[in-house]
Amino acid sequence: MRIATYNVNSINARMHILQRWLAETQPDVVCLQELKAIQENFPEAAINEAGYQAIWHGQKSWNGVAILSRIGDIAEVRRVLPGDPEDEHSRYIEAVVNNITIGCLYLPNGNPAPGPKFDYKLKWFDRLALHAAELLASGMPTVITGDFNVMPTELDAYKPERWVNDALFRPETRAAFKKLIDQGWTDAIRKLHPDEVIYTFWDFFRDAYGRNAGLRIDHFLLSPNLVDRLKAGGVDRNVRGWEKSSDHGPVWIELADV
DNA sequence: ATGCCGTGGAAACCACGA
Repeated sequence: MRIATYNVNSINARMHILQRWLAETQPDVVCLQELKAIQENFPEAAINEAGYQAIWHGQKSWNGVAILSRIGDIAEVRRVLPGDPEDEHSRYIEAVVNNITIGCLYLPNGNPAPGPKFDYKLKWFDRLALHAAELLASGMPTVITGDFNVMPTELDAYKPERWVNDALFRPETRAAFKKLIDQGWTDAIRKLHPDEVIYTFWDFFRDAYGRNAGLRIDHFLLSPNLVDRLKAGGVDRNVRGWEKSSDHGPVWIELADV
């Protein structure tokens, strides 16, 4: 079972890329972030034509998350991260597909830091940790994936010294990610490739992709009962080089069938 | 270190992203 995550940076601006990538790689389950479309503007018909069912949570202009499946029902569990009724950003959606709980997230960027946006990011992280602990306690095989907006270690940024004061790499941010991992989650891509430089994002500016000046900020967290099923994983980095691409590349893992 | 690019939405510029 192949699960992928892709920050599309506008679903409607990216449909040609999305359709081509889905056809070429045929992931079974896909988590999308940054739809940048209201609920009614999600291109459901084109997604269906590509062979996928979908659930999504849109929002005007910003954010927005979706889960696609070509292997059967998407049983939605929630479309809001618990813990703050006043948070109206569409940044989380969760469903059970093929007996695996899939949490799809778009964690706040948090810049500029310090400031209210950074406070929101850390608060969101706290809510995620609380909910993630409940997912572990459920005993369900669980994948939490998406754009975490965190480089977990220095290996995950092309010039880490430039990022130490950035919301994606500040000590508080890395500590929050580590605290989450320490609950018992496995960073699947890093587990598979412990020492490799792997990026999932390349800025639009100054040929960042051509220079491989990237960041690893899109992640897969696996519950302990899934780790033995992890067979492979990587980044479809070539997609980032396609014309009119998102600034992120798709990331994927392959899980053994039970 | 930077928003130089890209997107959406409103307005012919600005917010936002990482």
